Amino acid sequence: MTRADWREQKKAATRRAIQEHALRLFLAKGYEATTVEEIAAAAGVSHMTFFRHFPRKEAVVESDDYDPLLAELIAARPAGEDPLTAIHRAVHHALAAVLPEDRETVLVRTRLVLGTPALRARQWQNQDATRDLFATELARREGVAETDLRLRVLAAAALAAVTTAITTWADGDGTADLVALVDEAFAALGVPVDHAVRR
Amino acid sequence: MTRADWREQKKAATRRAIQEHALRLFLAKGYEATTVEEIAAAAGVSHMTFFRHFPRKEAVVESDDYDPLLAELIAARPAGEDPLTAIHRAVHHALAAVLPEDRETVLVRTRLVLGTPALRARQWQNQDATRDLFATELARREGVAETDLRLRVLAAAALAAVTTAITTWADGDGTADLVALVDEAFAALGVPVDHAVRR
DNA sequence: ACTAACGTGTTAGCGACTAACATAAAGGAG
DNA sequence: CTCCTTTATGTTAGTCGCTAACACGTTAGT
Repeated sequence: MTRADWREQKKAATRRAIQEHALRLFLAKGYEATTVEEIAAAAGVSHMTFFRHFPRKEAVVESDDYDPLLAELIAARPAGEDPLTAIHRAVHHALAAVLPEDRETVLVRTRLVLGTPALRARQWQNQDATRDLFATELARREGVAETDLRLRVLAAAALAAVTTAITTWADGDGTADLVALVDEAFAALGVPVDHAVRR
Repeated sequence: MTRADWREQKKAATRRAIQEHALRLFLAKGYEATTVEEIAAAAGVSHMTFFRHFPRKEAVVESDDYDPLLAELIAARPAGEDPLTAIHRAVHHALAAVLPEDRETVLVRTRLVLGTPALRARQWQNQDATRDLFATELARREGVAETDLRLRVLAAAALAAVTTAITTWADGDGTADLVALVDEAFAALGVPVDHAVRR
């Protein structure tokens, strides 16, 4: 077996080309007004190649999955910590790891998603997975079944807080501090802000 | 002007026929496997007539909008009441008004929606509207702007509680008490259960 | 009775997506 | 080096949701 496969590079290059042309066209003329055929043509491939790399048109916009990172961070929280606080701190750390690098990218893509019904529908589906992940991690921490209603509600509420903060951030002019908005959102759920959390 | 318009009756009959045949077919062979053309044929109309009555295929399943009722009920809550408590009580009353009549219908349709990605996507969109309605009503009660982050988070959390309760209910064998599940869900958010609420 | 309004049908077309089959080029086995 | 398999891509044709344009007939008010 060869691991230096140059085919992988070519395939990855095609994928990147499709994605870049797609995002460029979406921002230029809108998501709905941009045809898969147009994207494929711009990237110099056929529409079948598009669908081999991205199973649906929306997939080309879906962001990288931060769920594994979040799962780790929640699992790393101290055992006795309140569920909402645990998720709050985990999100805190995740944002600290992601934002400095990807802030602008995340902002642009979030705005595109929020402004496009078809993309929002997909995002809700992804959030469902994140909510289940929150619930699963919380249940493991407390050693109860993952069907526990209390923890499922807290997981959903925590995600609602994060989502509300991000939406507020993306709806604004972009100068707001997302981390501060997340703190404020969790504070609304009764989670005290920890000013010593930055390290 | 005639108000006994018999055309309205005929139109309503066609609409009802389409809806009934659609739900029957969806339950029999699944939503995706049922074609609009099939539904139209079963109802004895053309596919265009289907789309004149229901703008999208999913619309045939979307439940009646309970938002106006909820808006009223929230507005009727006493001014000093905690936001989550206000929504909790409003939902309580709404369920008391709806469940005795439509319990079975709601259960069947909820299960269909939960098991069909395309329908879930639509439902999320409707929930977005409900969440905004919660936030707007809460903001009016407290006399603040409806962009207030704290109230938007609480509205989203409250809706998450309701949704989690309904999902748990529909996932079970149907013998569970939805009202009790809603109470439990709000209790997880720190809202005390009021045993004197039934009147 | 004439005419405007309205519910419906017909036809044609677009765009997302899939399946079947073809092709060309790279990698490995002998 | 040659044969054969693998793999990324192309071609073509089709399904399905959905829309637009236009025609037709029945009903409702003048």
